[in-house]
Amino acid sequence: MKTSGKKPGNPPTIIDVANEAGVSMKTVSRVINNEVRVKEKTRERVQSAIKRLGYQRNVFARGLRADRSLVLGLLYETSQGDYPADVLQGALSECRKKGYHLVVETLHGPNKRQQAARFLSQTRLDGVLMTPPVCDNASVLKAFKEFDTPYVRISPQKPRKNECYIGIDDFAAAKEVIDHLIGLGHRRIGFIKGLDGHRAAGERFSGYCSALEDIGIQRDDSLIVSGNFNFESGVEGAKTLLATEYPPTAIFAANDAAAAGVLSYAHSAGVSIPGDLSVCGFDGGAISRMIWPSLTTIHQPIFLLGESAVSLLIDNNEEVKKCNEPVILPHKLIISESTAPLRS
Amino acid sequence: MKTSGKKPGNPPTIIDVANEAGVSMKTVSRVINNEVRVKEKTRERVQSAIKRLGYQRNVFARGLRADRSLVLGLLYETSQGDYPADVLQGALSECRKKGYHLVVETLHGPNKRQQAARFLSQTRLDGVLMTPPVCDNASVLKAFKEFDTPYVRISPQKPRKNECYIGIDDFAAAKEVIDHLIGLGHRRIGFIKGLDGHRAAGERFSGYCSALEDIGIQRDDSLIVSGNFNFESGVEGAKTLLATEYPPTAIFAANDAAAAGVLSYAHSAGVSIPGDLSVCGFDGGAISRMIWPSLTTIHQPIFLLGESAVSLLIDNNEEVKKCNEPVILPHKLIISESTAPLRS
DNA sequence: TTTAAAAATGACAAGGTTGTCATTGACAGC
DNA sequence: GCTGTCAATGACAACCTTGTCATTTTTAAA
Repeated sequence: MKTSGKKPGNPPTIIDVANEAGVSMKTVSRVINNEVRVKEKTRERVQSAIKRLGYQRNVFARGLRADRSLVLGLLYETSQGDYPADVLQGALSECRKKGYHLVVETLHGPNKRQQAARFLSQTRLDGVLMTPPVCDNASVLKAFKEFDTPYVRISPQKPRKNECYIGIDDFAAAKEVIDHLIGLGHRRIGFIKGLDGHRAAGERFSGYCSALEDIGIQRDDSLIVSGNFNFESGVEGAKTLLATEYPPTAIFAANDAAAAGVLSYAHSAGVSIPGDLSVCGFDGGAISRMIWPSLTTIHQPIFLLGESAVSLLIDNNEEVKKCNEPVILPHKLIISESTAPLRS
Repeated sequence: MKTSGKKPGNPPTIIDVANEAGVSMKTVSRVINNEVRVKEKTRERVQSAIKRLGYQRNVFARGLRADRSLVLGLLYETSQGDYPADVLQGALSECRKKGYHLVVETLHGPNKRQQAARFLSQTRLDGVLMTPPVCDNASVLKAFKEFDTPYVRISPQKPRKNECYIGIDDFAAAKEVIDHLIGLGHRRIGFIKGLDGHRAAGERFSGYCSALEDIGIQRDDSLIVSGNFNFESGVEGAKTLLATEYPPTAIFAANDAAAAGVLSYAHSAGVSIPGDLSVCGFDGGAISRMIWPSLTTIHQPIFLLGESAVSLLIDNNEEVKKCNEPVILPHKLIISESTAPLRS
């Protein structure tokens, strides 16, 4: 009358393993979960039984009892270009190393709060990564608080107290770009902004302004146009900037996609790159190498951001909730073919 | 002495709902699962109780009892470019509509069989989507059989009997590309191949050959170079093709990334596009619009492939296992700026 | 040796849901 | 009014694991 479950069709349970190893199921559980108080000999006996039977823990039962899923989530907004996809790769890599799995979900349209709540309640994740702009949506964050689900925000708009986030130093990176252009002799440098309200976009702009100020150049608003991180805004921006009375000799776009738009417009307008115009981007993704000429840009370690965010969630699960220091990862200026010394 | 669980801190259970609505928990279960035999009035009463309490079904308990997770998986190999990312978007979109969630996992390095088995056993998915080349890995597929997990392969190498797959008509699409070039007067058309052993790549090549044959042009092996779907292979391919004694007047690359490589090489070699050389790609993703000149290409409905694959898994779960007809989605020739009539 | 403390192990229940089977109620046909 | 049928609902167990607490074994100290 033992509940054995050892009917051949069904996968073996912890009870089968216990019988096989001659211990109680609780001891098997201890072995599975790497708990301490188990005699080495017993542990070996159980482990060999596990191997013999091909036992695999049932995630549902475990989740039900222990309320931990060993699954993380990645949450982002639809149509945000390559960025989330690259974060995903990094996150997956780290999840594999740590034995976790990853549920991906996108938010979309109105009612984000409700979507987030549904996501959390239906998946019971151990933690979630978010990219902008979702990670800046207060009502989404509120849903996380309600479900008490830890999260790490990647490059968020504003730090929130007692919350960990991860990113790069956008200000310094943008400054490096402009310093590079200044070093090439450029003085009239145009800027195509990123999304309004996007922290990183704002810092890149500040870096641009600051670098120019440092060499005593007044900010010239006719050299600054708005944008939204996409290709089309780069095309429009270039069109506007190149039509001014004293057009810039270099353009810095807030990301690679917009910079690609600048190149495209320049090509079609007969403006030679980098002969007539130097162009810089930001991100250093695949696109920056696939356009011609290849783009001088800042390489962001997006993959690494994903990896590190996962690592934070798993390893510092408790601390994540109350850590105040952001994790800042290194970036790198990639000098390529789209920038050249100013023609005299 | 009722087990109520209605301590304020804990989320409400099916029992709380049952008490609130004055029915048994089984009836609540029936309502949740949209079963038939429930009086309309009762159903409403239960639903309002659910809403009042903010009840959300516990996925672990459900999974444990019913052995269904309402979660699908997407499995692919690392570093396969944009393709899997686009499939992901489509899959996510459909999952949201159907109330499912999606676990993403990549396979990587040796031991794919074991990685797949671990994935399946640790997640108990209701179904999985796969893209090439994972979906052509026999030992991975064997793991799926073992776990009896339904799957849909997207554009796989070979059809397998009693298995559903989904894709586009690569042969016809490639033929359309070549017909377009022929219509522009081109006769010497180069081809840069995709990955060896990739069904779609092979069919694109066959389409190329067939279209030329149709107008009586002998296949010329000096116009055909190997490739592997990436940017670099496009650069190399173009270099080789343009260095021949009678270089082609048009080049068809097996995907957009390779075509981008062709453009890049051509630009740097001073070959004007499309003046001196027409170039076509295949995929129609974001990159085809971001390079200059924008690429004449075949638009593959990759997003739709993801959506449809999910829909197949959810709606035809039983039939997926024994359906023999592939699902073929429509493609579209996008004529853009990288092709022009042959200069006389 | 005896005793106390610590380590190792086990018995049992609980976690929330759904499947099985039983029960109740309503209604048609005679 | 009685019986048979079918629709609606409910009682209870089972799914598999882990937490709690009790019990047994081992080790160290007296």
